Amino acid sequence: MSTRKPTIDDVARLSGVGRTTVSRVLNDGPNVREPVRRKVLAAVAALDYRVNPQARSLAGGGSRVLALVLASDLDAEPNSFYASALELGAVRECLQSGYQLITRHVPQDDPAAIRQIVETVSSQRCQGAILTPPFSDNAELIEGLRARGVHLAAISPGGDGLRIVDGVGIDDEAGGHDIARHLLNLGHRRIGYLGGIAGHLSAERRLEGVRRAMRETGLSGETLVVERGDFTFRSGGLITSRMLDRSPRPTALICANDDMAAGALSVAHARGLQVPADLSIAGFDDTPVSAIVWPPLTTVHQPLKAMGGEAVRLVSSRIGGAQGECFFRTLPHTVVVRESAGQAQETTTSTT
Amino acid sequence: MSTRKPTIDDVARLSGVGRTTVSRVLNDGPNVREPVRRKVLAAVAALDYRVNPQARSLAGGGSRVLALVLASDLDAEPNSFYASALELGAVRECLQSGYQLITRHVPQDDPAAIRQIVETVSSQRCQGAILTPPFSDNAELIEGLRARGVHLAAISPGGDGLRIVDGVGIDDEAGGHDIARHLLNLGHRRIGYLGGIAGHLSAERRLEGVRRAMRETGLSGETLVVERGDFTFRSGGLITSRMLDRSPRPTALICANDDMAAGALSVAHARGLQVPADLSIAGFDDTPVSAIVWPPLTTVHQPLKAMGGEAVRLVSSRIGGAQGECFFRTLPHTVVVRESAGQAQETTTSTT
DNA sequence: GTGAAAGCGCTAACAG
DNA sequence: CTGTTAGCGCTTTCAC
Repeated sequence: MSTRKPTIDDVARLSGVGRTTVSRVLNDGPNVREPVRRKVLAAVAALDYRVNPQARSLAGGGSRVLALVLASDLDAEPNSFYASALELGAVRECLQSGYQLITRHVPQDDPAAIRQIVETVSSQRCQGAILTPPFSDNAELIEGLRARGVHLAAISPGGDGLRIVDGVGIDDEAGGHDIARHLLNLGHRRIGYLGGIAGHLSAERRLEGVRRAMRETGLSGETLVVERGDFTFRSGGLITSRMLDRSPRPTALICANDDMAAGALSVAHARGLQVPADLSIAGFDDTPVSAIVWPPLTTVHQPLKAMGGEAVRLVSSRIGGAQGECFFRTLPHTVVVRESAGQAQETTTSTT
Repeated sequence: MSTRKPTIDDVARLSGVGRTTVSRVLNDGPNVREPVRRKVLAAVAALDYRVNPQARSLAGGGSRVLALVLASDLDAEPNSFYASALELGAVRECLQSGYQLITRHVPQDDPAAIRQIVETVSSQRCQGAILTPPFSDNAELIEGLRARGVHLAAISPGGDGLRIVDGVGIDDEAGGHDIARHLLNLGHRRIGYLGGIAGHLSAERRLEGVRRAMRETGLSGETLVVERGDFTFRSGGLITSRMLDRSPRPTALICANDDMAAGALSVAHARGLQVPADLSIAGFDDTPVSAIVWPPLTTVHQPLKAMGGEAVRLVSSRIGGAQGECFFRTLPHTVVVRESAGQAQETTTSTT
């Protein structure tokens, strides 16, 4: 049934041109006259020909394989929606540009992770890799990969100044600021911040934004309580418990991602608190989690799919030979107002 | 910096044997004496040599690329945790067995989807593909792929008798039966079933199991209300609204997956119903969603990661030349009791 | 047991 | 503008 697949030589023969010309047409090369190009394309269609990616790669065209490196605690499957959205965006773009995407989930706390990533990426002959937090800021990893000739792009790298990879993401500082301002405008004055692990620079920037909003409102740092977790539902719950044990307790919680916010919500429910009447909770990311929980989360939308797609475009352009300094492409974010954050109870309504 | 990667010839030279011998060692071929094998392995280690997968594949060793075909409404990202768990399981197994996994998300309702899948899989020269519902039961797709020489495995194919692909999954009929029995034991008598799309055979089997449990309890079909959705949070909510508008309304809802159960939960909350006091809700799959919502869902656990891994093993064994009829590997499921389902209110407590 | 030779299908110089 | 000539790094016959 499945007769041998047509090769480039079959196409060449059928269209009566040389093999090289076919190759040129296939790769949008220059120096092909329109009629010839058309003839070749016709033959390609007639034979239902597809290039053999392995052969192309062997011959020097590059493997056209990209790797997406995702942090995950494997069995905990944290933040699966975040990863999925990124992956979906990346995979779609890959499809368009003819790349193959392989996804690697790596435990973020595993000390051997770095070596493991470099290992896979290079043994698969990946031409490029997309790093996600917290790997986006891992200099060792970045250099290891670079040394092996792998082109890189990072999702939400921290980067205050020194850009060591091309990156894409939102303005995290502004995102943090905006969500905090939203809460402040609702009259909240004692706010708890549920952060992520310390190495996660973009989440740190969110916190800086929150702090700025507090300052702008004339509030001292004391009214902001900060605790760090690890972005999981579980840690969101844990931290919330501690926050609620304080007195006076915060009237609003800003979480570094939606999963932690969901954890916060659960603990609130378990304690019989009404959200948002007794406690306001805000998330970050606007993953489907924020719509699935009750009440739906007020959160900051990150265009994750667009970020994944853009990351592919960035590496692809470097693979294509683009030169120049590393840069960061900022995509827009928005505060999505749902029902988990409301007017502060005991405080007089806010400034502005 | 990055000097040329060592090739098989470098290894051959260093170990003082022929290229063929090295290849034999690398592929566990026969006819290599132990001391020679050891020498070769030493050289491999010394040079930090890795086979070039593209070259191997060109030469005839097979591409060692597997595709995982996932249904998704793309922008809706339904059931992302389900897909992630499967992918994670598959990807881990691939890593062990040296396969490369590429993931394809395809809109399940797109009429062109089938062609699109066949297209990608064959143009990437995948040796095998793993199908997930509802593609697991798509005869056209299965045949199309087979015709191109692609080996297959399916996650939760429907299969009442005719097995056209190797499959792995739980006993869905029993799963449906068990969760229904749990609810019946809690005293529920009017039960609503929120099903998935009709073509999703494994979900249909769940429903059959529910029906059997009802019959065993001596209940007529009338006390079971069935409506179909599409496995999304949104459709779970929609159906729940309609179910709650009936009178008398069901006291318990069994959902075909956790996402729909989360949707049901939201509607219940929005209507001011207490769960489980006023309404019991059960999910299916035991994805992280079930722990994230409030109250956490009583659901049926499917070993999704194990299923993904097993699917890879199944295709891989077929690629390896395994013959024999298609079969289905049943993995164990369990009812996970959490807090979304409780004692029925108005009914007298049940028959054992 | 082991090695030499012949490609797999393609791209990349290099000539015309 | 187009074709010819070499390989890319590996697996496979097929001899030895």
